This record gives sequence, C-alpha cells and structure tokens, in this order.
Amino acid sequence: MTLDLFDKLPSEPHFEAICEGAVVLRGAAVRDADALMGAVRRVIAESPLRRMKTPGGHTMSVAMTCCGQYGWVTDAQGYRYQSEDPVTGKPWPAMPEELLRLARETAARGGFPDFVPDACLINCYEPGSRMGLHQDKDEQDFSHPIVSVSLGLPQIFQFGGDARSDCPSKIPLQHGDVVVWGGAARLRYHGVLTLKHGHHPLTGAYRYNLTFRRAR
DNA sequence: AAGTTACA
DNA sequence: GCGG
Repeated sequence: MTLDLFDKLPSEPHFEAICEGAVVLRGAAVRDADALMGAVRRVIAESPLRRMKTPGGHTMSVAMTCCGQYGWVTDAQGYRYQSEDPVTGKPWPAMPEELLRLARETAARGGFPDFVPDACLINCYEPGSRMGLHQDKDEQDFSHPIVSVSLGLPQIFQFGGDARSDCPSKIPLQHGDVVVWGGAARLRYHGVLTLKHGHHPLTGAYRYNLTFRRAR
C-alpha cells in the first residue's frame, strides 16, 4: 500500500528527511502563501518573467526572474550572478522582507541558522515546463544552503547524487513545501519533472518556485 | 552548463 | 504508444 502525498491536504508543517543535509519542511510556507505571492507579483511587475537561453542555445521552458542583490542569469556567455537585470538594465528588485524572513526561518529550521540570502531566483512553471538535473554551483561559498519554496501546482522534484548519473529520488512537492539542502548535500544534482495541467486557487495554471541562495 | 533526442 |  502506497502513500500518495498528492492526496494529503496541507496539515501541520512537519519535517521529512531526504538524506544527510537535505530536508523537506512540508507546508512550511502555506500560512504565508498569500503575502508571498503578492510579493512575487510585485517583483514580476518590476522585472518581468523571461525565458532565458542556455549557453548551448536552447531556450529554457521555465520563465524566470530574480530579486535581491544578485540575480542568476544564463545566456550564450554562460551562467552567472549579476546585480543588474539584463532585460530592464536596472538593479534587480529588492528582496521583499516576507521572502527574506521565510528563507531565514526555514533555513534555520533546516539546520542553517546563519543563512542570509542575497539572491532569490523566481521560477514560473506552466504545463509542460521542466528543469533537467543540474547542480547549483555558481555561488561563491558552498557552505551556505539552498532554500527552495514551492507555491501553487504540485510538481515532482528529483533529488540525485553528486554525479549526474546517480539515480535521483522522486519527491512530490506541494503548495507551501520548502526544501532546504546544504552541507554534504549542497552540490547534489536536482531538477523537476514536467508540470502537469491543473488549477490552484492562488496561482492558477502555474507553479512558482522561489530559490534562495547566498551568491557572494 | 539548468538543453534536446534516440533508444532500451 | 508513452514517459522517464
């Protein structure tokens, strides 16, 4: 008999270990979701979502923007963090305080009490969007964790090993779930499977993922 | 490079 | 035929 996490309603937040250094805080952001999405929409109004190109020339299926001191960008030149939005030519929007607070609180609950992010990547998934296995390795100091917040439609998270060939485990993520990974798990390959069609009262046909990092 | 496709 |  299998436990289908997608069928569970958001309940009390609880921990779920993935492996050493990685944990899911189930429902940790549910209570604040309205305010978080309001903040996300204000960021998007200032620095719009865009689908960037990988250095190999492929257009990503996920639409992205950023807030905070630094933003993650990809183009023909490569992957990097930079303080200006290449679309607007202006600095990225400041990181809204409710986003910063959530990132710090959940990082602390996940075992990283000193985490202060300076970058937040906002990923907007529509039906058909996915993210292949990759490592977050454009940051300066890997002693800082990654904090990943899921809002809206559910999507299957893949959490692999330190080699791309390591078979990833599949972790269904729901609205309000927060994944924190660092330490021995900091450079693990990860990604998400194709988003399925659906409707969420707060985000409609979309899933938003907020990824907090310390870039520098 | 966070991509696509082929094929088992 | 499909999805991973």
